[in-house]
Order: sequence, then C-alpha cells, then structure tokens
Amino acid sequence: MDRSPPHPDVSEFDLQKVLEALVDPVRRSIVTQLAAAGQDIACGAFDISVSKSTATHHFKVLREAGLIRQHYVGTSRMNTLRRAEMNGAFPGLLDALTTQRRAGHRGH
Amino acid sequence: MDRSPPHPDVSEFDLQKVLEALVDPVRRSIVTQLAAAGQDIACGAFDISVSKSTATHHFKVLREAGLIRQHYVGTSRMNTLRRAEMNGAFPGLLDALTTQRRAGHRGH
DNA sequence: ATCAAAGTACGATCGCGGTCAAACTTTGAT
DNA sequence: ATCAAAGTTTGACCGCGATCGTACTTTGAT
Repeated sequence: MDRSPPHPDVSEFDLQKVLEALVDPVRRSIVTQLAAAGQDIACGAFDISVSKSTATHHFKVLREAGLIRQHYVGTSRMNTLRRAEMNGAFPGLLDALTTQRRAGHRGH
Repeated sequence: MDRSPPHPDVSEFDLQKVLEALVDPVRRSIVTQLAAAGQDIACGAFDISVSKSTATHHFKVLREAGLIRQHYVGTSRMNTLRRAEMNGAFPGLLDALTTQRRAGHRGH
C-alpha cells in the first residue's frame, strides 16, 4: 500500500477520463454518496454491491480522473470529493450529476 | 428506411443512457457540433472520422438516448439537438459538456 | 428507366473494461 | 507475537460496444 497514491493536478484533468469514470453506475453512486454526505467516507463504508477488489478498481478510476482524493487514516482509506476543483475545470458537470432530478422525472 | 424512427419521450429520458451516449468521443463531437452550429445538420455533414455504418450506429445511440431528433429531408437525414428537453430533464448537463472550458485548462 | 447519393441493416471482429477469487500487505488491537 | 480488519495486486474470464465491409433501400436527378 502506497501511503499517498498519485493524484492528478487540476491542470491535468481530462473531460474524457472524467466521463469514463462517471458513466459507470457504481462509480457514479460513489460520487453521489460523497456529494450527499458532504464529508469524507472510507472505502468500506460505501453502499455498493461489488467485491472489495472491484471496489478498489473503481476508486482508482475515480482518483485518476481527479474526482476524489484519497488518504489513509489508520487502516482505512478515506475518500474526499474534489468538488471545487472539478467545478473549476468543468463548471456545472458535477452538480448536474449529483443533484436530484426534479419531480416528474423518473429517478434513475 | 423508416420515415420516422422512434424517439423517446422526455419522461423516458434515462441518465445512464445519456451518459453512455456522451462518453463516446465521436458522439460527443456530434453533439458539440450541433450545439455550436445552432441549427440542424445532416448525418453526412458532420466532421467525424468513422465509416458510414459506424456513423449510423452513433446517431442511433444519440437518438435513443433522447439527445437528438432525426427527420428526413429528401434523402438526407437531419439531426436536431434536443437541447431544451435535455435541459429540463438534466439541468446543466448539456451546457457543461458543450461549453468551451475556460482558459488555463487544456481543451480536450 | 437509370444512376448516384445518402443512409441503413447485417454480420464479424476485436479490444477494453467490469467482475471475481485468491494471495498478499499493512495497520492497529489484544 | 498474533490476529483481524481493510485494502491491494494479480490473473483470469467474459460480455458489450466500437468498428468495418458488404449488401441493400430509398430518394431525387437525368
């Protein structure tokens, strides 16, 4: 386990990678849960229905796209939504995907 | 060739399908070109580098996601961006993807 | 009636990404 | 020193989607 995995700088954010990260329902759920919670969440504390190794893969994709920042707290890996940085690079994108759809439209 | 291919109603719009449509660079380019042009464009008039059969596939995916509306004009198939309807269903999403990124950030 | 233009339909290929299990590593308790 | 908890790594599998070529259809000129 590397203590500090590589995180892309804002200047390296790439829309294609961000979309590839967000198109997966499991990963989008992770981002949505982070946005709703408004605080850091450990990898194991998410409500997702995949194995641990698959979860690791998803977190890696999200991190490499710049959507989350990861750091260790004890044996747990905490995940932080890079909301402000994403908003700077792609204004409105995160909001459009994490905000609940208005009434009259089916949820998901 | 069916005269009027099936178009989903706004109430049937599905975020997952929209994202799956927009994650492909060729399809996103089509949407971007439509948004920039501000008018209908025929299938053959887009600047895309794939074969005709592949292009047909991409237009079908965009249509079934609700992103474009298609209608025939003579032998050409015109494509219209369903901008307002998309904005209604997923506010800000289309703008976030078709607006040029601000200076200081690499284009694509 | 012919012909070209514009797409569509149909298969086939093929690479990538999501998935898991198993083995391993690291940390923090006991 | 042991043990469990939390993730990671690796390798394998597998299905889906992007791609193309070929054949076909429809429309509009000539």
